[in-house]
Order: sequence, then C-alpha cells, then structure tokens
Amino acid sequence: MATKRKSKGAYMISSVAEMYGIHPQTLRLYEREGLLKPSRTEGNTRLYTEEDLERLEFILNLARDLGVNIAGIAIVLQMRERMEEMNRQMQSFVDYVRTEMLTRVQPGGHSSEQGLVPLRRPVIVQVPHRESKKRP
Amino acid sequence: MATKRKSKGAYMISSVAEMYGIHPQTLRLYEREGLLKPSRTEGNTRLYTEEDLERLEFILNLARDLGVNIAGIAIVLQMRERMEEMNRQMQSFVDYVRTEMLTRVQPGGHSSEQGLVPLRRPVIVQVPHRESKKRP
DNA sequence: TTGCTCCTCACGTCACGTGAGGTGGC
DNA sequence: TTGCTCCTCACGTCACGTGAGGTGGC
Repeated sequence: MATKRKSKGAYMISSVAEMYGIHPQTLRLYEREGLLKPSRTEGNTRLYTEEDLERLEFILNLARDLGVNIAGIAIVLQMRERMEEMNRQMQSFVDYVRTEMLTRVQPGGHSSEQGLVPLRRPVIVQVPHRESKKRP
Repeated sequence: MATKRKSKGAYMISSVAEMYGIHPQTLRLYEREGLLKPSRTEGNTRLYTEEDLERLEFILNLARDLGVNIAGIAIVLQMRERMEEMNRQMQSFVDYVRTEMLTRVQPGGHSSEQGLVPLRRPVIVQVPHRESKKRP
C-alpha cells in the first residue's frame, strides 16, 4: 500500500507494480531485456522516475493491449526515437525556412507567406520522447 | 522444385516457400494474420508478386532474425509506412522550398542557396515501400 | 523485527511454426 | 494420374509472466 517515493517522482518497484497492476518480476524482466533502465539507490534499489513511467506505459500498451513481444517492443521503441528525430528535423527546417523567407520578403510580397500555406503540416507522431537500446 | 511462375514476377506458394526456406503453412499463417495479402488466381491459388516478396523479406527479417512476433510485425509495418509518408512530405517540402527560393533569388543573391546548405539532409529511412493493415 | 529490496530457479500458458489428413482443380 | 493447391486440426517448443525461496539493507 505504502506508495514509497524516494525523491520527487522516483518510485520503488512495488509502487510501480501496484500503480500499473503488474508483477514486480515483470518490471525486472523488462529491465533485464533492456526495455527499461531505472536508476538505482546506493543500496541497489531500483528507482523509477516519471520518465521511466512514461516509457513503461508505452511498453505496457504494446505488451498488454497489442500483444507485442519483447523483441518487438525493442524495435518499436527504436523506431519511435527515429520518428521523433525526423519530426525535430522537419520542425527545425520549417522554422528555418519560415524566418528565412520572411526576412527575404519584398514590400507587398505577402506571396511568400502564402507559398508556405498549401503544404500539409508535417505529421506529428503521437509518441512521447526518450532513448531506447539495441538488442544483441 | 518447379519454380512455377504465373506471370511476370508472380510466384505460387511452394516456390516462395522454397525460395525463402519457410513452410507453406507459415505463408498462409502470415496471410491469415494480415501481414501479407497475395492476390489469387481464379482457381483461388495464391500469387506472390515481387512486391509481396519484398514485404515478405521484411517480415522474415523481423520474425527470424529479430524474434519479433506477429503482433509486433504488424505494428512495425504500420510505423514503416508512416515514416515513408513523413519522408515523402519532407522531401516534397524540401523540393518546394528549393524551387521557391531559387525563383526568388536576387541578382547576386547566392546567399539564398547557401542558406539551405547547413541543414542536414532529411533522414532517409532504410525501408522499402508498401501499404500494411491494422490489426483488430 | 517488519516489510521492503535483491537475486535465481522453475512452472503454466500461449503463440508460432509445422505436420498430417482430406479436398479439388489445372 | 501426378503434383500441386486449398482448408482445418493438432502437436512441440519457446517466450512471457508469475510464483517460490533464500538474502540483505533501511
């Protein structure tokens, strides 16, 4: 019952297990398989940050709801990262072009802004953030 | 043995099974699970096109080499599609900007071309093409 | 001491791949 | 007819999740 928190947003394994209705051994399994990497206290106790929990939710969605196995989850996590990287590049490119074209605009040349409009907006993926790990 | 081809690049199930060293039942399983959708002859015999084979290779890479289960493969195929779509959008945007800025260039204004250079090129994903299907 | 943590070992269940068995069309 | 195709049913194996058992630190 005692939802033990070490510091701001750091949970011990039994709290996390209870919060998400999973077995503590499952959390250890996911870590062993490289899906999660919680930090540890000096006494070697796992500490799950909010960021870890966010990642865990993503993992549980794949594992429970979609039936993806651990190898699959590892791949999906990698792809998620790559998509986020693509989104960042896309976004920074769009931003760059926008300012670049605005500084270049001729007097009365509102056609430059208009020229950017007809394009569909870059797809923003539904996924959060974080780094993953490769499987051996 | 007889590598039966119906038309240009259309293979029957035993040929495909032999080519990739898998059981014909496995191919039928993948189809039943929605990973592959070969066309059929009028007599209901499956016909695998080059496009199907390309998709199959992708699937086998995930299944055999990486140990991803069918649910995982379905997700990865979907994500692959989305990345390809992002790449296409990125590419068409880059192309658009390039022509737009070139038409706008002032005499002696080679700074407009230079402005595009420092950006890293959009990430091109390693994956081929094709559409996939959602799981129930 | 209590209640947590750590770990390893082992079991039950289920998905995946494959084999068997029986059918039908080129 | 032969050799393929189609299908369904069923089995063996393995991964995943979980439980037990024994340890150690706050």
